[in-house]
Amino acid sequence: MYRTHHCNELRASHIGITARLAGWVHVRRDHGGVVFIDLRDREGLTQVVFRPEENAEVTEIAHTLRHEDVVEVSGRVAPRIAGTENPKLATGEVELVPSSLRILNRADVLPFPLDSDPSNEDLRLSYRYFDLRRPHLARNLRTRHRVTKATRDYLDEQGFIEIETPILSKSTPEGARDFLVPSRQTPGKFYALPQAPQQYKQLLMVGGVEKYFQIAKCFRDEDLRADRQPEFTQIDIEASFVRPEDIYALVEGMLAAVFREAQGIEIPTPFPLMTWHEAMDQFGSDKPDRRFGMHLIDLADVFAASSFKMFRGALDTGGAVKAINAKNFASVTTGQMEELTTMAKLYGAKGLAFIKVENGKWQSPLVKFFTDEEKAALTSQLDISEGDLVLFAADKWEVVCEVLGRLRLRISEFQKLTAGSTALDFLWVTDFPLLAFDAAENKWNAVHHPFTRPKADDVALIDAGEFGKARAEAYDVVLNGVEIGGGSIRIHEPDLQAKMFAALGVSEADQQTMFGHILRAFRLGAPPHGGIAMGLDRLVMLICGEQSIREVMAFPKNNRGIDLMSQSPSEVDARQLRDLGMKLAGEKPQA
RNA sequence: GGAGCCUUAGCUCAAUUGGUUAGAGCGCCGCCCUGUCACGGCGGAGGUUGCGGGUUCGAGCCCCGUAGGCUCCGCCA
Repeated sequence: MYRTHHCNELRASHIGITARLAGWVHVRRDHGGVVFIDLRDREGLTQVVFRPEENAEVTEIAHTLRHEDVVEVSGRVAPRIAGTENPKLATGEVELVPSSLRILNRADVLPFPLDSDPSNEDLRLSYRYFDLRRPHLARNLRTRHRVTKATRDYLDEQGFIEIETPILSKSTPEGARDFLVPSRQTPGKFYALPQAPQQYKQLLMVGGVEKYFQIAKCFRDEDLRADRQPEFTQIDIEASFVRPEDIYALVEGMLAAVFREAQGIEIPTPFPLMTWHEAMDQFGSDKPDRRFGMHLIDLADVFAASSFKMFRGALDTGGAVKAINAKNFASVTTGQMEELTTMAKLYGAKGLAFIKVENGKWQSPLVKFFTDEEKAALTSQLDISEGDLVLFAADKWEVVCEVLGRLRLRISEFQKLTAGSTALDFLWVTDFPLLAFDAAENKWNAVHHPFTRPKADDVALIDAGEFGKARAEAYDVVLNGVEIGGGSIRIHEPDLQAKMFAALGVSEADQQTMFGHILRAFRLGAPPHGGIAMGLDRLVMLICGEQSIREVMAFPKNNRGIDLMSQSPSEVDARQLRDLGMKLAGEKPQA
């Protein structure tokens, strides 16, 4: 037995007993005679004191201890000398006076100190196993465990069963780029790693499972971000005979359980609902951050008869004129204003019109175009007062919303509007568009995925070829401006599914090759079903207050998909390639 | 594919307008130190300033290229 207690266990009540502890040498304070070490394990710290007069031999060895050596000590639990108790430590009333010291392993000089946050993330990632010792990361991993545990317990109580689905699965053309795995036994063919267990979970519904979930690893071969890794984890849920409100209630209950277990806080349910159109119209985002105002205000009424061509032109061609009021941001710097203008153009605006209110005056190149009535209407609708910065956009509705939505978020960063906020603002965004036209590919793509059910009222629009107007029976759950989950009610009828594939430009033959199994399944009594997938990494990231999902994953990859610790991906030897019937294409010829 | 920021000792950072031998704290090594808890004292080692080129009498600093890291856009059904 290495230990009888952990390092956050001994208290005054243990004084007099013999205890054995094991752990890492956190700090050593060597006074030449007496030697103190703070012994650390995952639970905490306990001070160990070596006294030459008590045990000269053991103290002699203690002089050689260094940071992060792994030791086992056994001895008497003693009260600290009066006046030397440490109120900062839970174990600060006592100390261990060892009669034996066993060095289990010595540590080399450390690559970086554990007691501060090194900013050098690639160094941390290279020594991830070492970085994980820091209480910060250890706490995140434990929180993640609490979240998955609470999820499993809750879904189990609700009658859901966890089912594993294949990792070696089939490539599909829709969606993200697949990671491919060459097949040795069928040369020239490939498995794909799942982007999500989407088809399997629907087939489980056809299989009569009715209530399925999985803490599922998913893989997408796309470029990375702070909140995107090539492999990540979803809480994947599917149920039969459900409507959206059944999914809402289930997820609200699940998140309530998660926040109760992981954070000890009660979140208000049910979450408010907002349609996609409302979200775009008021916040310029399909995942609105409602922790601050700065709403997009529609000014069509104000400028309906305006003499200002930019605004009138947009309105006359069926577009929109909107503005946001960045309260107290007339102090915007030139650099910030340039950045906002660049952003506005990047997202499709022709320019960025503004009003700065300083010293009681509207500083703006626009004012001369406005009538007194228009100024009065602006003042009241936008609640304009001294020190404000008002930004306008006039264009197609989609462009206006997108531009102002992006500016709104950037300004909130400039003004630190959500800094230090502990608000938890949940909402459902519903009624997403079913299809979106991709100009680059010159085709319609599914906004959610090709199995998403159109709203019953909108099936006729698909029949009429008005793809852009059809809405989906789809929903996202949003927390503080971050999409933490999304799902939909699915198509369960083969003819409707075929109609969707046709709209997506998938030929009859391709439908059979790529989706034949699911179309056949739908002909054998598929129940109505739907579900949702929650991004576990993002959820835990928000709960832990982190800016990156790397901080809540044990072994993340860097932003080029490289594991700096193990140096994967790596080359393989020729034999492995030969087994797979593969050859590297080699260097590209010079252009 | 594109944009921005960054790279100086093991770590965190400094180095005036381009100017002497590139410094500090922590860590490391040695010696001293019997009640500390960021223990303390004295001494020491440790640098191809990411790499390559250029400008200059002289480059950590300016210019070009390149590698790596981070963030963002595109992409992510």
